[in-house]
Amino acid sequence: MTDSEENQSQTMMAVLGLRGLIIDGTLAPGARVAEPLIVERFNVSRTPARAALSQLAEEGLLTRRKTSGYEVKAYTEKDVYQAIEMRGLLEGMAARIAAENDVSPGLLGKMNAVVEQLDDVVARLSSDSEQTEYVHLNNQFHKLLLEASDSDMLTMSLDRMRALPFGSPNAFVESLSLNHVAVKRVLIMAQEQHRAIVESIRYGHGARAEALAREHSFCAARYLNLLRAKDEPIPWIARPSKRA
Amino acid sequence: MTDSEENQSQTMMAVLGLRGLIIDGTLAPGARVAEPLIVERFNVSRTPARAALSQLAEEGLLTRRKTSGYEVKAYTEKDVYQAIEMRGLLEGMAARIAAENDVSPGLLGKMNAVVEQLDDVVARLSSDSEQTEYVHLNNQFHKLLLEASDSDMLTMSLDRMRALPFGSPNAFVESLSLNHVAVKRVLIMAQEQHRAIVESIRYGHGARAEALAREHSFCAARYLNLLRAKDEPIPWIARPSKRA
DNA sequence: ATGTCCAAAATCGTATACGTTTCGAGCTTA
DNA sequence: TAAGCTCGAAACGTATACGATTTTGGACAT
Repeated sequence: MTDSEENQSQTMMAVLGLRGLIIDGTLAPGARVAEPLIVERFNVSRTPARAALSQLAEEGLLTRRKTSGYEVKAYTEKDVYQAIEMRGLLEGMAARIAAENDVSPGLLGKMNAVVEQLDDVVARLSSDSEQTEYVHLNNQFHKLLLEASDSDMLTMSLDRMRALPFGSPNAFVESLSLNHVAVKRVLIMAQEQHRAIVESIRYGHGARAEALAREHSFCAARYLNLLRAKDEPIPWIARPSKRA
Repeated sequence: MTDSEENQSQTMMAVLGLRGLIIDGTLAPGARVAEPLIVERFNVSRTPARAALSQLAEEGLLTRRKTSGYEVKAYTEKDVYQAIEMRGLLEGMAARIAAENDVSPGLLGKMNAVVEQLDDVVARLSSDSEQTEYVHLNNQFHKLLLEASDSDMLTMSLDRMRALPFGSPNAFVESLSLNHVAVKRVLIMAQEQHRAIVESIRYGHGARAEALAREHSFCAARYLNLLRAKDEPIPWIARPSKRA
């Protein structure tokens, strides 16, 4: 949605390629990732390889090892749920600020338009193309919500959340069949929340907008639960969350 | 508090040096920062200079320019207030999680110890050394709160906030004379909140802990207001926040 | 079998060279 | 005067070399 086709620089190729390897599970959580690996896998020199490693470390896909080098970061389900909750906190704040500010009629109109288009898609829900359209519109909604808050700080933070493989509002819907009954229920609820959020913002009901947006984030958790029920392992989630 | 003396690598020297130049205002918001500047200022080669620029961009002190290069990021007061609010959201979540979990008696003991030491410092409050001790203990408190939440995701997010010059719990106290009456009032309130937060966590009162920690973050905003009243300009805050 | 130690191999931090892109001062032109 | 144009200088992306550090695998002792 945001990024069309990225720069064709060596660094970008390395970043995109490496990110792919991590997300599709070729590189398992905990696996060490060294510069030479990038160099030979993507035929780039060490300088862009190093840049790519550094960037993916910021994004949270890698962690710097104590002594030197990087490894694929292991996220637990607990991390995923907490990330979803954190996104809810931030989007809730965005919704409240939007409600408290005067959102331009133009922007409100755009939000309404997206909500109406989503109504359509959710009402149909069958083909695969519908799936990608849902994802796109949903992204659009969250982007507009952020825009309505007119907050650079929230934009920064939410952009960082979205960089994580489970940080996007669409994180787990993409892997589900939207025809399944249980999925449909969540989709319909999510859509009602979308509508209510816009309404709250329009009428300046900050507290309600905040509560709605905060709760809305847990849709992602529900999708994840449905995915878990299907026993489809997600490559970048490490099972056992030991500790305390 | 966390980092003793950083690695003596060229990259670190460049990062530390450049960060200093930005925070003390030598490089004003909006100023362009190019690699050669780092190279000559700190006598490092282009590779660490580039790494330093990249790192400070993640931290939020620089932004990448559209075409190429970096510039010092301009933050407005609005950004600062919203960052404080966001920190409150996250620390509130940390406090609630801590209250809901069973925090080990050892950790609770440490928190109590810090609170008692803070009692002492706040009761005295005169010399300069007291000032640095307050800052240190306050940091300690927030570090322990995060530890009590046992949340990697919150740790990640709050670490990023703290990297901003206004993201630390101590952000503006450091520049105020702790003897001023108005400052003292806030200090005393902050300290009562510290105590109440620990108490709420101990008794498992999640909602109260969350509300307290969230409100507690606004102490930073009060310090900032007091600083503004003194008309002491803060180098890295850009005055006019235009828009909408 | 298990743990320790060491040297070879791998990897990393840094400097630097080369070709390409971006920037900006001065010039032209309307 | 203001807008556009040109071209040299500055900055950038990338490749690569060199010494320093870290990792690894196996010899040796326990």
